[in-house]
Amino acid sequence: MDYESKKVNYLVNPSIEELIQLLTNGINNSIITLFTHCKVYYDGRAKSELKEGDRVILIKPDGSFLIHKNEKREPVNWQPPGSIISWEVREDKLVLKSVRRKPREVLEVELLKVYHACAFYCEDYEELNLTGSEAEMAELIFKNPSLIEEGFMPLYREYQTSFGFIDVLGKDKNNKWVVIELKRRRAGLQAVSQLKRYVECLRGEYGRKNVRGVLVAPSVTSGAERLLKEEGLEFISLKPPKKEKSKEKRKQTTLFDVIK
Amino acid sequence: MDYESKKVNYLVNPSIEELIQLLTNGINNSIITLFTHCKVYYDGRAKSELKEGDRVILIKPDGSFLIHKNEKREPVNWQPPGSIISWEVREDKLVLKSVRRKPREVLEVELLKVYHACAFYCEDYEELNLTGSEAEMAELIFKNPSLIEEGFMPLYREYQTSFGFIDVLGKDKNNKWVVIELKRRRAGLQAVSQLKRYVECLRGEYGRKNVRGVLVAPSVTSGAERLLKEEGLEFISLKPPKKEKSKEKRKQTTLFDVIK
DNA sequence: TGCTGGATATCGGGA
DNA sequence: TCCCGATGTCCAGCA
Repeated sequence: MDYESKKVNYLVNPSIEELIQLLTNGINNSIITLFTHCKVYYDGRAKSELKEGDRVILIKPDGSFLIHKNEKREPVNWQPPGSIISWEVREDKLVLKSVRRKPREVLEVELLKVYHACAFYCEDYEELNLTGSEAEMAELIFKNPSLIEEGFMPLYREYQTSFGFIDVLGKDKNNKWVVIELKRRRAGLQAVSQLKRYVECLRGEYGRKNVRGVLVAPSVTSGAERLLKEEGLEFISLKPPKKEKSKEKRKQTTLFDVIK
Repeated sequence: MDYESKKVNYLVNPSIEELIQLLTNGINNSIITLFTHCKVYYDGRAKSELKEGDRVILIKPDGSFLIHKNEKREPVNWQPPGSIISWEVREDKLVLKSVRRKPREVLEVELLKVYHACAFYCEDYEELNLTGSEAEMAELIFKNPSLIEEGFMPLYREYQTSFGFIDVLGKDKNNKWVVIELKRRRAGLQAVSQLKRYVECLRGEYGRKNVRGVLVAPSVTSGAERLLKEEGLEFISLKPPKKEKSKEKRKQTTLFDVIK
């Protein structure tokens, strides 16, 4: 097999020796994909066992190790980037091991059968360009403070308190402090608790009457709304903005542009 | 290609027609894996663009759609289970689309080049067997209440209040309510805020002096410790237990058993 | 379906 | 390194 020049090297029903050769050549520079019948053991922060079945295994050059079942978005077992992979032959079967140092976690995969194996020399120089984040909500508020209310003046971003960082801290037209907690999606009880923690922190310093707390999100859950009212906190509806990015690159209208 | 009998069907540098045949035959019963050079567009809860590069695409029978770069555990773009896939040819390139209904989200992948494509008929009848969860900490406490303190009596599990569910609610030897918030790992500010929310809820009903709040976790962060003290809440150190499961199935000692 | 909180969460940023 | 909170979080359980 010509490991030097091809984008993808693959093996069909490989022997252990062939598999080891593929792994040895590809592990640090390629995404390895195995279509296998296997068993999986994990021990670390938790501990798990998965009896035999067909799964797809992905091993990335950065040490990421994913084992996927035939359903769900999440891998059934995994190791994060930085894990160290190794293998050994045990009872005529190849066993893959991936070890994470801190916290110490070990993943073992017993390969009962490998139907197909690929090494993909995966070159990628582009980063994801994403818009619609909470950070962009904060930018929007600083550019357009009246979205909160007339006379609002944003002063700090990520303002540090003893008990965490306030997303946006400012003053209203009456010179009262306004603590703003941002959520890019429907906000729940947790968001209100977080806001309350910051508000209490500032009220301890400046007095109860001089500090307002405002939750800013597209909407709130019923429970969150009750807790806000109970605590004398406020809510303002605002959706995260989606910037137009590199529009000129799009060559024609797609389904994509039709979404409201 | 014999789609009926093989575990894995694959194509090397396939034509669009071959790819469509593979997708048509495999989409509802196999995990499809594509090794591609592609561009990705997403619009939904947020919006993103990923310019061209090599990636691995996994499409599962349940509609899960994952696009993986050569690093990180997380897919760079994805759709969750239940999404509907379709494809079209646009400017001599195959374009995959995956649509989620609620919330409405659209993913588009422009396949500039497919190096290798696989359809894996993935049969799996086993579920993950995991131990060391927070739920098992609760079980442990109910079985052995003295782990909290002498005379502690656990009464409710997931006790519902107006503002969320209390992990464990019980009484101490002096007949005071004890609200327990469990964390399977080192607990931070959020855990304390959560505990505080429940404690305040019960104190409103039974009086301040009659309700204690206890955070139970392997350890706490420095900030969490300060907030606990400030609020008159307590901490007890406890690690999630790891059950012994199906030990008899293990045939010999592995590296695995050596981990402390 | 909405609400709530766990997760082997992962990930990035800041001190 | 620890700490902290966002995430297109995903996901299960329950009302």
